[in-house]
Amino acid sequence: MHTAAAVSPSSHLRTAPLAPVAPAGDRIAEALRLVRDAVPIVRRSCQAGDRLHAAGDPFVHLHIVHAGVFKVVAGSADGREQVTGLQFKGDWLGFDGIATGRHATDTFAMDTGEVWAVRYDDLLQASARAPALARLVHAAMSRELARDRDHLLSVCTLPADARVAGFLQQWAMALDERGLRNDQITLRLTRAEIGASLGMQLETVSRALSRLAREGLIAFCGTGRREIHIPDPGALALAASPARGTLQ
Amino acid sequence: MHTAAAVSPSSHLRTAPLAPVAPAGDRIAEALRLVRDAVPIVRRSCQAGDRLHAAGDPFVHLHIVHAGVFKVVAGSADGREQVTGLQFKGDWLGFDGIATGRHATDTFAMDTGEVWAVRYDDLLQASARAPALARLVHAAMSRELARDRDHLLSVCTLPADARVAGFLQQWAMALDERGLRNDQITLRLTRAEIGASLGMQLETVSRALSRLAREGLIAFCGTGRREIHIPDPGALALAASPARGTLQ
DNA sequence: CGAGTCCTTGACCCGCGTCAACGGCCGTGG
DNA sequence: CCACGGCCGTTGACGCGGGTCAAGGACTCG
Repeated sequence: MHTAAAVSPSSHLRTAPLAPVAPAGDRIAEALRLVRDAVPIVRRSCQAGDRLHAAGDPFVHLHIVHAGVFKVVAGSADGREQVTGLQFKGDWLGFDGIATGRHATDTFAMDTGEVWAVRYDDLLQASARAPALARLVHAAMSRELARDRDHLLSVCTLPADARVAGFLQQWAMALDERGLRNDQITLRLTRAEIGASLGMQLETVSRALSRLAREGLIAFCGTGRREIHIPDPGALALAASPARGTLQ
Repeated sequence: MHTAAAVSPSSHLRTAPLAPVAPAGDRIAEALRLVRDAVPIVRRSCQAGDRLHAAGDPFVHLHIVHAGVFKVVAGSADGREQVTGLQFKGDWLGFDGIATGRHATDTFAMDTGEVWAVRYDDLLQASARAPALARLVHAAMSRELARDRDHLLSVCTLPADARVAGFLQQWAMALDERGLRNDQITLRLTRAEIGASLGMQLETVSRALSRLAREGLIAFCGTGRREIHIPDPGALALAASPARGTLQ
């Protein structure tokens, strides 16, 4: 039996090594290079708070994050809002516009960063010539689909503390994949934004962070409460499961 | 008249008609035709309960639903499960496997139905030759992404009753798009499955349905409590917003 | 130094999860 | 034919997690 399927908090871990997939960092660099070589891109740099596009805008470009962090916000007619994802270097922005020809989300830069704009039509033509590029775009969309699913799973099945723990862990993992230090993260979001992303209120986020700190799973460092140190990633990952503490 | 489109809970609403998109029914028929003409497909028929693929299976084929309803289940190592979507005729299954080469979800037939299996490699090759096909696949993934986002938004921001109302409304809309009667739906899911899809417990689903029936927004017909009549789709759509009753 | 923004913590309460009892429908076997 | 058990749905009682409201502290920027 292949028990591999039995361990992970989510789909990433369940994909036991079949073909030895390239390390994520390499994957990202390679993807950026491939795109840059195959299609015309326009670099666009952003400041914290800049809106890359708004819901309802006509869809023309896709964007690839080259630096910085971007948040994707889904809104509804009656004013409800939900941060559906945070995108890091190598992630794409704007896929949601392909189907309807209009963007379905707002996306904002969380700090200074840079995106590469790609005309979708250009991308389509280039994909026809370069199968690797077509595959790459599919894989990026597929990864986003899988991530959204994991996100939904956490939101629906985990208590607040575990969701926050998972959020921190995934942020650290995203840094790690990109070759940055993964034991220390600087949140670029307010508690309210974290809450919007995890489906809870800012007070709950604050309380959850306090509890995690009290248990030693994270530590605040520096001034402000936005620098977070993760002494033991494994322990934090464990906290991102339901009913922690009951085992052993 | 197709008032159906006028009430959609979310992003659809905001995408005002730019180019007059083809009616969904036509879109689906056309998509099926295009795929069938461009790539080799294998028809596969399914019985209720059949598992099309399991999480961890190597990814080789995509499937297009040609008849029936299929549910997509995301699971995690610790046993949590979440129905992340229900797929109808014209919807695709298996996109989540592209990125990793393994499926990330289980998918099951809810009743007798038929899918068309397409080898992903074949699809890639065909897409390179036929831009329309490439566009179609992108659009299908994009639509799924948008749907997942809407789903997340409801789960995170709506109370139980509104979520159930939205669920019924979307089911009716899915039938409508496919040319079936949209005022009467036969649930092919148990209360527990509906709950798994909406992030709530079966008792809560049952209570929500009872409340909706008490308010006249739906009516049970026939024996069993699985046949549901929707006297006024507009009213039901209204119930799928937060704080209904407060307005007017 | 004051205003604004963000974070934290406490108190309260409600929606929904949980547990439990019960009724209807169905297939199986006496 | 009815008796029985299994599954599904409904409804009630109760408790808890987290939403809500409110007060106050910390940091930043003028």
